Amino acid sequence: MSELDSGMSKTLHNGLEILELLVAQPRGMTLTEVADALGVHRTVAHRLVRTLEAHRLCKRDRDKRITLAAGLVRLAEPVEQDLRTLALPVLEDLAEKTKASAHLVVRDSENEARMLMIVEPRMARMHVSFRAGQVDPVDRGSAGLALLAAQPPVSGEREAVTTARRRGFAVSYGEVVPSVCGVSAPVPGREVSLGLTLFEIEDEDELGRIVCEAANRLGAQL
Amino acid sequence: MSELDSGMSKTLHNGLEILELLVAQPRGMTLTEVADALGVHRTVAHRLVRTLEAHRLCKRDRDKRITLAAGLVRLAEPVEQDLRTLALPVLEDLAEKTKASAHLVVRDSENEARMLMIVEPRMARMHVSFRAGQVDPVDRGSAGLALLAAQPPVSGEREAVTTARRRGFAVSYGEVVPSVCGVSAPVPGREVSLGLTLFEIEDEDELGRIVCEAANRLGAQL
DNA sequence: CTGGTAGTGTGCGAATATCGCACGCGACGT
DNA sequence: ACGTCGCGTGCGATATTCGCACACTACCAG
Repeated sequence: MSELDSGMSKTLHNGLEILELLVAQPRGMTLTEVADALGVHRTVAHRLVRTLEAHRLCKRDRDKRITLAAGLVRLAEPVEQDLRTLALPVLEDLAEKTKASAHLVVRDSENEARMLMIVEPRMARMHVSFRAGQVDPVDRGSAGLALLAAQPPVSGEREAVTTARRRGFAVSYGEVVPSVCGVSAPVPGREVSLGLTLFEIEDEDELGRIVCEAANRLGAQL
Repeated sequence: MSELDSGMSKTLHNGLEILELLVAQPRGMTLTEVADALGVHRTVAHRLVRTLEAHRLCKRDRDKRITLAAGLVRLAEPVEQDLRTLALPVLEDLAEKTKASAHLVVRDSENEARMLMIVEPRMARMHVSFRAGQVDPVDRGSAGLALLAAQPPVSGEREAVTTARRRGFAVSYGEVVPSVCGVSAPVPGREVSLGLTLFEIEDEDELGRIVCEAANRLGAQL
């Protein structure tokens, strides 16, 4: 991402790069830090930040520190909003029933999957908590494996994908984060998967059945 | 927003303008439509879109139609995330208790307020549903009025603001959308307000008390 | 099959927006 | 008072963007 392909706008690229930098810095950055990180002169960063600020995508607090601003929620809201609207009750039901975090994942590129939304259980004693927006390799973690399993077999694919295609759901142990497991199933027709994240899987088939049922219920509404 | 102030980067501005255009077009836009809307040549729009695409902020489906993409959720996620994390249980409780939609609103600029998050009741027979990210004038609607009421009196302010300052919460009837009402209270110390949106207010003082209690509970955690 | 329309993608010279230096400003700490 | 650090603004040089011209694909009609 830090490299700019040919045919790309350098200025726009730099501006967006600022936003991505700020994602990793919840406490904000100073203007000079931004300039240094981009490898441009401070005045350039200054102009870019002013532009982002005018669009309410970043803001500057009293200490002139730069942070992401609320305009971004307006931009993010329409993203797959039909899908998310339909998925919400399904995920809530799933999380409630299993006392685990339920996630909806989309294919983001050739080899990446992105967490689109996450619903955490309300009454669990303890559950895995994480944030939407993250990207992971498609061939790591149950959610990505489920995406691959929904597609025709590819020679050289991981055995886990083949297994998942046969069973109808994917299971992974500690592939993304150590000692955190996942169970996911593909949602028919949409390059989307749906699943659970939890500490321990007691009965794979039981959970797989529940997840598949949820995925099919969502798929039926598309 | 469509005007570019001095000291702004034209290229970055145009790129961001594309994103804002797409917010209003959930079905996507064609490249020529984008170019025409921006008043630039198609090749310019082409390069901008390619750049946005590389950052996963927009994508092009089979028909080459351009829509917002999932990269935006990664950017939006860190926005006020501490505030949102703390507010979520409070809003859920509020929505559940009153069977109405609960919202969290931040001061976005001098004269605008923005919906940061919305929690809808789970078991209500009917409720008002709307989406986060919207901006409204601060002096319209209970949420904005609550923001103003939290600040020192200004000569010439609406009487509703003065009233809200005295009562500790703001009430509005049909100011944003006809026949939709609101009750909101300022959250101490943060230029944030919290409230309810509903069809009809039975007992202003009763709801006001509940909303204030929630706002203070949230304020205590900051 | 042919011709027409509509939309997209790519070189390349010309023009313009960006770049970055230099300077001035305010805040803070010694 | 002085030095340091970070921010904001003109302004000329230059690299970047701009937009024309051309080629390509898909679709539709005759």
